[in-house]
Amino acid sequence: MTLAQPGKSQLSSTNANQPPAFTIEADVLDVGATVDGGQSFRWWRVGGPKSELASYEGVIGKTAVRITEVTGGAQVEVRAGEVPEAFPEVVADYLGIHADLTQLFTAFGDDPCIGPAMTGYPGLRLLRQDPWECLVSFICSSTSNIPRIKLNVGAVARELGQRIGPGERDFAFPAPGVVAGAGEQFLRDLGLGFRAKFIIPAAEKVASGQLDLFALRATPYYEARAKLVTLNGVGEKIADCVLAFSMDKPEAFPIDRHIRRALERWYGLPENINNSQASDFARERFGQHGALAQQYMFHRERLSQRAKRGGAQVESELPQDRN
DNA sequence: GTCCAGGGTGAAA
DNA sequence: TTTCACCCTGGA
Repeated sequence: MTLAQPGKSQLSSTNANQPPAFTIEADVLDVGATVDGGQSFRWWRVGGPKSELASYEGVIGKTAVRITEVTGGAQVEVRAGEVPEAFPEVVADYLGIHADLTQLFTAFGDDPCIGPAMTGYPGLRLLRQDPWECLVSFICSSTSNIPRIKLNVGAVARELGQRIGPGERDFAFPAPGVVAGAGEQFLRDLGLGFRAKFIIPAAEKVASGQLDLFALRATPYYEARAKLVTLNGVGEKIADCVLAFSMDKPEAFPIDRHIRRALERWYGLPENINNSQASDFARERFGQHGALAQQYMFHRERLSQRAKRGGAQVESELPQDRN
């Protein structure tokens, strides 16, 4: 499998009155699994029936976009908002196009769980999101589910973020200072529940500069994780998600109940060890590919659960058990 | 209508 | 190391 050169994309519209559209080249890119598979929570599938190639609408920074999977990559249309310099590169960066999936494919093609997953739905990538939005999103994920997380994060953006387009979800994510100023009760009234009491102090720490999230991109994994878990409401699981999906830490391996089940089922992870040890176990096995491997594992578990409820058929084509 | 699970965390036991 | 409260939404 070959992949496109990083960042090879170009603007295809030059009319200043037309919203720009451009293509991002990537030999494998599964837009839906990447943007709407549990890494981020402000993307929505739009348009036709399931058989058609899907489009997803969402916001990157202060730009409202629609991303459509096309052969050889993705077509990106700007729907509204600011269009920063070198925006195609910004989108490519966000979508994790620069990562070389072939390394994972080569190293784990024979893996009992990851191997079939990579063959079955290649092109699932690691997003490189804004760390602040990512942090709030995963604080919201605590004892929640994806529909509700989307509801909560969407409400925060809608009520506190800057409107950037005509759509009901076209809002930039509010800056830490704005969230801090809104207060806990405001977030509770939005339906965030007990998570509100974690988000406000986190917002204050980030707004005041006491915690520099962007600096953590250049901080080694363990040190960065240690900084994140000092926040109330952020344990190792949430820290690993933020590190993996926004802070350039490919070795992060978030352990949740689905991943635990997968590790026990496919790799013989002992049931009696704790999640911290399970995470170490996985890092030992997957190393620098941990975060991506975890995403393929998570995606497979989701499809598997969906198939059990009578939904997708993709999983039924993959082996159901070890050996 | 009820019941239950849902990409956890922190404090108390 | 284990148990429990924390909030509340969507699906069965």
